[in-house]
Amino acid sequence: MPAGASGLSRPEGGPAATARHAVTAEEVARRAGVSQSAVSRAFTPGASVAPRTREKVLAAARELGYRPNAMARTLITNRSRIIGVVMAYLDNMIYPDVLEKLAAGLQRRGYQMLLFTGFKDRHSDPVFEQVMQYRVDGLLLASTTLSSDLSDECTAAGVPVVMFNRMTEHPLCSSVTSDNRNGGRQIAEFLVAGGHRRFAYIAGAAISSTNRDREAGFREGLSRHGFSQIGYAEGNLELGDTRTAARGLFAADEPPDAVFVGSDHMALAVMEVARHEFGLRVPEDVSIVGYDDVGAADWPSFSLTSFSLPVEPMVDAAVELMMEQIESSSILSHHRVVPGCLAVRGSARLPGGPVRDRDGTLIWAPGGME
Amino acid sequence: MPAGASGLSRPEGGPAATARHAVTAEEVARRAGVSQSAVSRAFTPGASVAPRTREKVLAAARELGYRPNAMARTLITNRSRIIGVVMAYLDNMIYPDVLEKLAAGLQRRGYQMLLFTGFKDRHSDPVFEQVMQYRVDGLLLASTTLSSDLSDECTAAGVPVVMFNRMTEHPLCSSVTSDNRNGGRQIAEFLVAGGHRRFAYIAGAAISSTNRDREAGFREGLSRHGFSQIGYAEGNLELGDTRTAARGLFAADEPPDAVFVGSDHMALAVMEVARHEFGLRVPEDVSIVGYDDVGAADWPSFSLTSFSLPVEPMVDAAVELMMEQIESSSILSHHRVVPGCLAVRGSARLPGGPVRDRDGTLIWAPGGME
DNA sequence: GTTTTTTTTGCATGCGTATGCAATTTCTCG
DNA sequence: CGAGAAATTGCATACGCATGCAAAAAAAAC
Repeated sequence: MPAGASGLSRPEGGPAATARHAVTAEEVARRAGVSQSAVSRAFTPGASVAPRTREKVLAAARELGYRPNAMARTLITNRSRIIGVVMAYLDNMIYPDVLEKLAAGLQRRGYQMLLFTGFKDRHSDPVFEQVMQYRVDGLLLASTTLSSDLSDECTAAGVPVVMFNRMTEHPLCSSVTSDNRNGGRQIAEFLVAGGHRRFAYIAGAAISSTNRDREAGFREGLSRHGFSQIGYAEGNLELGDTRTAARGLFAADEPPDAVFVGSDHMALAVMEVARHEFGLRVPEDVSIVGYDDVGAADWPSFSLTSFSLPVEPMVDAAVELMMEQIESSSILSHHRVVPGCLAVRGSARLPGGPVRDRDGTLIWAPGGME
Repeated sequence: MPAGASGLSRPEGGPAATARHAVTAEEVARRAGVSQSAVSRAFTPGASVAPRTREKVLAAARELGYRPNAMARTLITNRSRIIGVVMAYLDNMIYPDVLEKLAAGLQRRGYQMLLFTGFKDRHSDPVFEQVMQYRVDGLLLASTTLSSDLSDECTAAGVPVVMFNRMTEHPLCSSVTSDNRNGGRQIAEFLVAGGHRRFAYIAGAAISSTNRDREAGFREGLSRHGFSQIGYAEGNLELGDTRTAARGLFAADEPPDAVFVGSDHMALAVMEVARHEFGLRVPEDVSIVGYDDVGAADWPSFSLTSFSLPVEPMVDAAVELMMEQIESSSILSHHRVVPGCLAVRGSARLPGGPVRDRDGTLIWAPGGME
């Protein structure tokens, strides 16, 4: 067998001289026999140009391969049409989904996305400096928060901030979340109705509002039925930590018979530990419920009962909130809470209650819950 | 129970007047009692400024909250320090990973990332127009190809193009791939050595070079042992299509006892179908091997044997290739092929051969293969 | 202290576009 | 056909910064 070309770099063909001289509006103007202003106007929707002139300009532009320089435009209009998106990590499978939908949503409105990610461990402040230099029209934060000072700086600079899936106390940040509290509560009701007695909660990022609300809702729902003592561990949105957390709970004297895990990303890991390390049957021995309803939750191997994060409406809301503020050039601070519903599958024992079918997904809708 | 605030938007606090007047170098200069040039130089590493002056400037800048305007700088330097990244979809779990590592790599070198994604169905050409208007210094394409015309346009504009995980015939695009052909070949050898007789291949995007090479390598490896007739179906990188493909194969008169699926993303779906729809045991009834070695492949539920896509070195190579071209302002067209190795787990029957442990992962390294 | 060398500074200009304004053209209508 | 209204066009300027060049200041050499 030939050794193969593995690891080798095989250059083919020499470098091409690169003119690098981008075509300017000036040149197009000369070619079309008009002024530079005319060229500008031909590319500005709604500007005052005679149709015939516009045609001439567009033709010349096409011939020369002209493309307006967005940077130069930004300098004048003071609008970059770029949104800075900060997403510290993408492990949780909802984030790629969010990213795709977000990109599509922004694109549709003529905005681009400057993405900052891949700094899970490092701090996000240096990143912030970079974002701001590019004069983004808005800042969208997911899976991160901004220190209060930085939020102030944004406000001072007139850059609206929208937090996704997180809330903040800062008076001038907007946010979009799912109804975490209600979700936690519904899960509690569901599990209680399913006849469980020993509950546990595995937290995500303990400091995040999202985690706090889910936990609070869960505890609230449980205590309404007299369950106030529950197992607790922290997974930190990290698979390693999550497994450790799960092991701790399952190895206890009185292991839980129902575990609510703060996000599917972790819940799947918990299920793996339960089954393959402790030989537990799900849901016969232990019920596991997650939050987010990621794609894999629906796979037969997992069939994870999970509270659906309404990604699409959340993204829409976030984009709307952003546009609203950009267009009105004023910082608004609205908090949008999008309702979700419990996708009932096989990882938790079913209560007798009202499980309905909606678009092929079972959801649970007890009276007065919704 | 209260109806809850679901779906409601609750404004808090009025809008804040937004000055929106960003601080300019001019203002900093006045405050520091120097010229605007001095300010510029204070922020340019290696520029000619007295330390004392620089201090004064930085102090004034800090007081005023000055941040250099990257757009204005771009206009002069003709360098945006932005790389356009086009990633049509993020379903395949390696892409979020790539994105994170890429962002980190670019960030480290002072580059930002303008991301275009979420247009799986739509064509990527309109997106292209947008990217180019922002005068990106380079273009990185993953999970997409560029039409030949567009490649030409990039070259004409002096914008280097690096394809990630895809190759192209175009003479002036660089590319970074794993050694797909060798990977396919190794998998064939591995499965043959494991005693399988009836092989099948499930393709990803049939037109992509990556898929072609994996398939070619697989067929090549098999035919070397006299197996030239194999099952074939197309998953199109789509879970729905993949399931259909798998059903077709497993329902055949002579179902395969070894399936190589073009990517883990699809392989996991195939495994689900095998187990839960056909009641097949993996690997007793059928062996399944994937490519990419995504995170989930290692979960006990799947324990998917898979050829590891060397994401980190690939990203490094891509970034290097990009930087090299940007810094030399010349389009190079290098093709970098990064070697990988087979991560041996439980989804395929083991051959007697030389399975070694490396960093906790079993790999298979028959003589002369590497 | 003077001359030479080196470092630092400010001036002026230009990057590519958008836009207010005035000049010009075209259109409308009597 | 002419006056007025409306539409179109070009001119000039500004956006915020980097940079070549010459002037000024500081340092070094004598």
